[in-house]
Amino acid sequence: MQRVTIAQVAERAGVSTATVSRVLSRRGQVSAAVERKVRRAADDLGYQVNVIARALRNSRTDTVGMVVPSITNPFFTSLVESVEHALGKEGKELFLCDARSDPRIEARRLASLAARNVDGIIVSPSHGVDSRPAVQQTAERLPLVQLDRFVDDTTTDWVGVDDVAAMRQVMDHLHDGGARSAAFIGSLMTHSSTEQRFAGFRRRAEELNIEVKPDQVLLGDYSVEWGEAAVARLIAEGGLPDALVCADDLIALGATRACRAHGFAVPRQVQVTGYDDIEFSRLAEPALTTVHQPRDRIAAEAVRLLAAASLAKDAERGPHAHISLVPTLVVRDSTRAAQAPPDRI
Amino acid sequence: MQRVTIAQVAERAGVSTATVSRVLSRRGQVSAAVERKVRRAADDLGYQVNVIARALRNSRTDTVGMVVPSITNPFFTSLVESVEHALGKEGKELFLCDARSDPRIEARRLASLAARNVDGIIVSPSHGVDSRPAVQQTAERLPLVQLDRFVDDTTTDWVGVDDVAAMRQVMDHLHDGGARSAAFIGSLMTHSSTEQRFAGFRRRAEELNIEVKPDQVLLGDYSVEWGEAAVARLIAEGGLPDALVCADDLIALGATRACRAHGFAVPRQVQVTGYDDIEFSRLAEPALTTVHQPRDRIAAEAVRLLAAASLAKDAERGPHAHISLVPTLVVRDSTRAAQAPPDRI
DNA sequence: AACTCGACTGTAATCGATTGCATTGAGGTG
DNA sequence: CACCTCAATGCAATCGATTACAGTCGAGTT
Repeated sequence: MQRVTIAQVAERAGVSTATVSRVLSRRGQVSAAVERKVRRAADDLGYQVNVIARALRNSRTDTVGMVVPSITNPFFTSLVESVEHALGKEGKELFLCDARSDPRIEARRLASLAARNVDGIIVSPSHGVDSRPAVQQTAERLPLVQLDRFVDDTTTDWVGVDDVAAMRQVMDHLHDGGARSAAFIGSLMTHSSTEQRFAGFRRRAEELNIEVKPDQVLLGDYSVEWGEAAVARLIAEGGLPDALVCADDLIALGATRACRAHGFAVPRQVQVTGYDDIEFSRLAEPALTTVHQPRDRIAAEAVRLLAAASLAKDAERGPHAHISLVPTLVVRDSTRAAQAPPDRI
Repeated sequence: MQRVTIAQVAERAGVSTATVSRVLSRRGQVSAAVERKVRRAADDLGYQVNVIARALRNSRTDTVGMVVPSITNPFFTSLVESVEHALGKEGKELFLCDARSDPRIEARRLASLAARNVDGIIVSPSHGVDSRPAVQQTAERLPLVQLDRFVDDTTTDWVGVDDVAAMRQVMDHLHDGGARSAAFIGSLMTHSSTEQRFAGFRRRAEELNIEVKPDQVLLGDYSVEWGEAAVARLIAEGGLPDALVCADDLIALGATRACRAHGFAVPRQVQVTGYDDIEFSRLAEPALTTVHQPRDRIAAEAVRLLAAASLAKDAERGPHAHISLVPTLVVRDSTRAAQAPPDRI
């Protein structure tokens, strides 16, 4: 495998390896005649650089590593896709790892990426606390950007959305639809996303005077199954509130399904909202009202930050950027259209 | 970045780099005392092997490359997950690439993986014909296994399911539910999956005397949108048959949705089947009857073949294996339960 | 006592591409 | 004509880990 080396090209072209390298990486001066000879030889032999050797010499791999909690979560999948496209434009490639929501596996992946000399790492940490040591340590060695989720007390770059602003929109919309009580179904508070979204939820609920019973804040994980289980529990323990605010679409999909299974009409009797706007939220019955994250924008910012950090080198790592983009509410059929608005003079 | 090298560990431990290497890679004999010193020094310094350097020397990277047509297709996502787990057991990592269903991008990815000295490649080709040159060429350089889809006239290993057997089950089930006519909605015939599934569909339809109008075989792509569009076209051009057999779940999800949108009850008026058993097929309304692919098994076989091929080296590449596993029909609510069976003496 | 054997350890070559430095030679200048 | 400049090119070191080969040393043999 990988038989043709620069030395063989050099021999065939009758020049030194240095010259071949100069031609192929367009660095340094080479006469037109020699350049033609070299290119010809390279083509004839089907030469291809050995990225490994180049990486060893340059300590640059033109590869970025990405670690996500779960590759089967459609939100992360499409985020990955966006990142890949953004990187493609810079001629970089993506090395993708799945942490299976386990901080230990995550730590191993991060170490492995670092050992592979990736130029930078994009990570959405699995856990707000337990992921911290590995993330912090990795960030000390190479450029690192956190995406969507982040670890506590972090000092790295971060790109995501303004969850609080998003929840404000969600709550206002539910309120317009007549909701006067609501439950929150999320994953654990150790996920920054759930934590932030819950904070936004709680604050706006208070402002709008929407009732939130303490035992109607249910925390599990980001999965359809948990959405179903949470609703079953709510029903068993005293019934559903006017609205179910879910921390992501998977949960909301499960919740909606469970509501219907138990004979509650959505959105007539219970309104349900999700978060992320994954493709299937559109297909559910009823189609899910949710928060759309500007994935391409998020990805582009992350790639930009990474590039900037690579240039700055270890030298003067400037202050770290926290970029939060404003997401938009996508109203579909799992919530009610605005009621006749209250009198306004 | 990556500051600590084996030389520094050697110096600190007062031995040669060779000894350090021997300790750390557990090869060769080293006295217990020296081993302890070396490990201590390595720990103190936080040494981590430079995988790049090792790869250059060994021309082994313990990394496998995988190329899929689309990372946002849930079927491929879960296949990727299965492959990752299977590789993890062998201490190998996965380098994932998205070909965006474009054979040219696919070719570039394959070349890039080869240049990175991956130990092997798992690919699900985007196109039955156009993907062929790149796949073939790559297979000549290193171990390669095709998964699920394959290119024409291929001489590489392949692992997938027996589409014909699966379609037989599907058609029998639809027939039991009373279907006497059916349409087929797939992607292009240049995708081996659609081609095989269609072949199985057509053969069993004939045997069961299920009518298939020539203009009711619709080919587009693997997407929800295409499923919706195809049904719209069927309705516009003369109405729906008794059953819609879709080449994958995304299409089936779209088809179901379109049926309902146009006022056709599923499964009462039209039965719909999918293929792949992605997670959301369970959540659709009605839950989708589909074909479950044994993903873990497929992944495990692929990894096994790759390992075997690596051992055989270029020497005597034995004959290539085509492993087809038998999938199982998952009956849910988008098809009808069996009618009273016809008299059987 | 001389020799063999094997366990340990070190020296240096190697993987393939890149690049600082040296060299060559053509063209220009006084 | 001696001397200088600069583009073009080659030589050889380098990135970091691995490993063939060789050397050392103590124990066991004869």
